[in-house]
Amino acid sequence: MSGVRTRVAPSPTGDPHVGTAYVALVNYCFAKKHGGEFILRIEDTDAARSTAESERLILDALRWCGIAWDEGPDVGGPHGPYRQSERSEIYRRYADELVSRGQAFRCFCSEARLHEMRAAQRAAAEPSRYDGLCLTLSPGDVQRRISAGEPHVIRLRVPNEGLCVVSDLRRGDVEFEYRSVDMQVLVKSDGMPTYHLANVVDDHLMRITHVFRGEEWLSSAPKHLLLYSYFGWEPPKLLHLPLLRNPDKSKLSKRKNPTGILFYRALGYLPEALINFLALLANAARDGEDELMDLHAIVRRFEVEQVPVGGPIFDVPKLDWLNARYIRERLTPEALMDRVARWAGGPERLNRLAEISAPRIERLSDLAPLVGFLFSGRLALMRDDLRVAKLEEVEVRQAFALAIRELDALPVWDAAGIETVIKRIAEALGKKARDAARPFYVAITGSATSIPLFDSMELLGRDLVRERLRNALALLGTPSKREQEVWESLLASAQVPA
RNA sequence: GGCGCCAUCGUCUAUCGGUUAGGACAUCGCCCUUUCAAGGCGGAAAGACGGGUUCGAUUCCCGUUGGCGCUACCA
Repeated sequence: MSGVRTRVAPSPTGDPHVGTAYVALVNYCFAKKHGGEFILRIEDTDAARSTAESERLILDALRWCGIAWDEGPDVGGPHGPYRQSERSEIYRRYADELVSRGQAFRCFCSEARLHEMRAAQRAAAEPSRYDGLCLTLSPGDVQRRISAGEPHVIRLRVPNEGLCVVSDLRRGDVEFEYRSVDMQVLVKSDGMPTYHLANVVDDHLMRITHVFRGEEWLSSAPKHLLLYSYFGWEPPKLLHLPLLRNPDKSKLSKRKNPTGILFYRALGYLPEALINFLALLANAARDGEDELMDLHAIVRRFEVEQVPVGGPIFDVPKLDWLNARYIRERLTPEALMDRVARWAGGPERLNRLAEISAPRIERLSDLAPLVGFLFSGRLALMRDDLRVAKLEEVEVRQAFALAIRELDALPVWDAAGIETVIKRIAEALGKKARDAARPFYVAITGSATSIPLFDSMELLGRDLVRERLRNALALLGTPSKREQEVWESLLASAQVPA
């Protein structure tokens, strides 16, 4: 097989996810195994949620994993640009082409009408699907409304009957009735394409031959196949990978578990171990085969036919075992200390740490106890440690619960942003910032007296902070759904300081 | 609610109609050992349920149940 080209297409809307690394790894392995190319494309068509910071982190994280791409936004390539927000003109052209052929149409329906329509369909036990109202508009009507500046979207025209067969490399032929396939929006009212249009156009233009993506895309595959046929293009081979799961079998989510690649890096997992672990979830070891293997071996032994279809649980104890083996079997003492040094942070982080710590220590030996929490995993906290003056236990729980949520929404992770969040929460609780911050010191640093909180949190990193707050909260009792809702409305109604 | 995917030890999985259902992590016991790890040896641990097909089903088919995903002008 030659000319193989695969891609991973993350959306820069948050912290790099281990699932992204998993999907990237499978695509990478297949391409490399067949002497092909692996492409990285940024799917940032959601202007509201995409951030440059997130894109940077994702590239960093994948690079840290040891996965290298042949073409991408940072390295360029013959089929660029590799950032969808920079390809708007291309999508517009193809969308127009579809509209002119009647394979897509302009839709002026209001959100309210669509909502009502869906509610009615659900009540009637019918599939949720655009009813085609705007399909009945005359060309003149459409022209008039566009001229009048009415906002509208472009939707994919989907047949009302017939069967769509999606051939999946592992699942075989999966059948969908067209009447259950929605007439998806292809171009939003802001002119940006949706994933559905952009990924099809890009995969074609970028000569992608195989698409290995998460299972969440299986049900929209018919729309994509329809687009390929409207354009007269040959679709790539499809394989829908299982979604990684939490130990409770639900889709791996950061609400329940650490999902960030950066979290595992911050905790001191080696990239080789993480990748090795994910590789085992894609292609399990055969009887008698050593499960410890480097990326070369992973690529060499990779078989698409062996990729599982059931969602595997991200089993941290197994990752721990692999990581331990790398530490003791693959690293010399020198190499280990070198890793530790690099893990502890570059000069920037260390200098900042020195600056903050210097005024607070009398002897060099005071340093380790003071900043040890920055280099630790889970803190050994007791419920009583979190008892503070001026705050009832329920208030502490509220503060933690709200902080976990609000901190996740912070676009940039720095002390200033964190400070805003904590102060806003203090206000919502009707407390002084100083009092409200106290339990956070304990949860984050393990002690009520420590280096400044906001800097500590920045230095610790978002993933570790989330994990510590979650642990502290669990110690006091994870809030019920009801509590969470009430508390969140409390925050929403509070005054927001500038 | 609708549509789709999935179903072997606690977890990841092997088995491609006939096996004492194999391996790995975790767990338990023993050995080694100044402690703790590591290491060695051993144990416990699985085919969701009900129908078919077949001489024979974990394996093929159907149903039930369960889990998961999608059901957005998010990806």
